[in-house]
Amino acid sequence: MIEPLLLNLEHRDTLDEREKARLRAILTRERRVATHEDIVKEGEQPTTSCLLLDGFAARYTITGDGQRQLTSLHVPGEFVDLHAFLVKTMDHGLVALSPCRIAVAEHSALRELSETEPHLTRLLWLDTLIQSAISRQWLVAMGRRARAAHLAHIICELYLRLRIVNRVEDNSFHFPLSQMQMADVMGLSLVHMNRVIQELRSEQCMTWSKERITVTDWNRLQRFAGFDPVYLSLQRQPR
Amino acid sequence: MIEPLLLNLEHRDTLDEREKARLRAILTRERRVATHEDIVKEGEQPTTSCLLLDGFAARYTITGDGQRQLTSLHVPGEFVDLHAFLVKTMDHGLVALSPCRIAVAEHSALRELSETEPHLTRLLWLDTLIQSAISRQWLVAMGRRARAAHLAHIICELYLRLRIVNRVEDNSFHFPLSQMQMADVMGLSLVHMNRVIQELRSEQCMTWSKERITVTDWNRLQRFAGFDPVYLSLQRQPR
DNA sequence: CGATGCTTTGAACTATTTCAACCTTAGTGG
DNA sequence: CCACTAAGGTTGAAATAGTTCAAAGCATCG
Repeated sequence: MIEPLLLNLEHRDTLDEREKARLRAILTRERRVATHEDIVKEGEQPTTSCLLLDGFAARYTITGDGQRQLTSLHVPGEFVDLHAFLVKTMDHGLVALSPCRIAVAEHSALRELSETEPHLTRLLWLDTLIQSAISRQWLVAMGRRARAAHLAHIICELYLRLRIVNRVEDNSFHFPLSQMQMADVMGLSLVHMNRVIQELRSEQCMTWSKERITVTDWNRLQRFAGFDPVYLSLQRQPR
Repeated sequence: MIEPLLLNLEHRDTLDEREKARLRAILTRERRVATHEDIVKEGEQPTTSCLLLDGFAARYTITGDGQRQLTSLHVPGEFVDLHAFLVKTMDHGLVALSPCRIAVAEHSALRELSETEPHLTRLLWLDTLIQSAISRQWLVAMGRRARAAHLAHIICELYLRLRIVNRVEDNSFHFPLSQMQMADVMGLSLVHMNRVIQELRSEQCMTWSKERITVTDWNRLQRFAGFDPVYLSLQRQPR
């Protein structure tokens, strides 16, 4: 069941069978969440953490004046609220952007893991560190990149994150976000988001229609985005 | 020497004497870095991590076309590159924004700690998780808040982060950033940054001159910023 | 067919950048 | 002590980027 997590971790380090068994043992319960439903709500103090197995999810915050900002996108194999295990109170919501299948781990089990499995603990810590690195890249893109380059950067990043969990076929992947949701990722109005998409389309290195993004010229897209994948830590090495 | 770190951690959980001793034992070496100098450079693979003891530091990324974005600010008591212990390669630089005093921990010592001190390991992990939460708030502010509210939000946050390490006196703290550096935090031009500062000044809840910020009306500043401190995890509880 | 939820377009308005000065402050050397 | 300099702060005006409002186009579904 937790294959995408194993793919994710094994792109960063080696796991032995015992470790894989321990992960499987704490992720037995499964949950399904429908599109637009919250996986976890802001303000909650969950006693479990959720591993995304299938679908797209996002973190979001609603500001005082009712605007929404998505602060991360999540693909299968990622722990969407692992931090709740230590942080206790959710400072943001987690929403399903497509039908999501989720594996659930009790915090008590994660705590037990942290007491007895230092190597696994470091790898779960690493998972949260990679999510931090992604946030920082989003800050750079939001603050200092041209909007079309920002969009291109997000596509490059998702392409690689999805590829390591085998969700890319023929340079293309399922992408269920509407333009309004994408505007909430980039902090733009819907109208301007639409124009930025058209601008990137005119660069002729990708297509996006009917919930599918196809990268037709990876090198050009990467150059246009100013994308450098080091921050994704895609090197298998002892950690 | 590492008092600010202990203050930081003890605002989130309780440490016993043995744990404090272990932290002191791995943070014996001291380093000083002058203003504008790099603490760590992008692309490096450091074998140590740095705890900030005094001064201000920032993470930054330079984009392909030479623009700079600061992705975090750091105050005493924070581990500025703890993540390098697991992530290995720096995907961004770390610069001193004022004269910095730093305590250095070998990665080998951190690794040993992670093998033998699960509770301390969780607290160091928590430190990196709080830094993530801060990044997410910066994304929200950058994407969906009015610029003056964004600035106010940063000031609220720094006020609390500095207060827990006793760097706030009479509602005021030392703040050495120039307006250009602040523009690199908020992703604005220098000229616009200046106008945003004037706008916030006209709200009459804070002053900023000669490297000193004074919060003259905390409630008003907080309301204006839409600031909610939950994301800083300022509750002492078992983790 | 008609409703519904996205996408696309045009036009007026507002926010932000850019360029080019000028001002202020805190050294620094004569 | 004072003129000189360098760094940072402030201002105005023109150009560009992004928002808002309002409407039209385009698929999908019962």
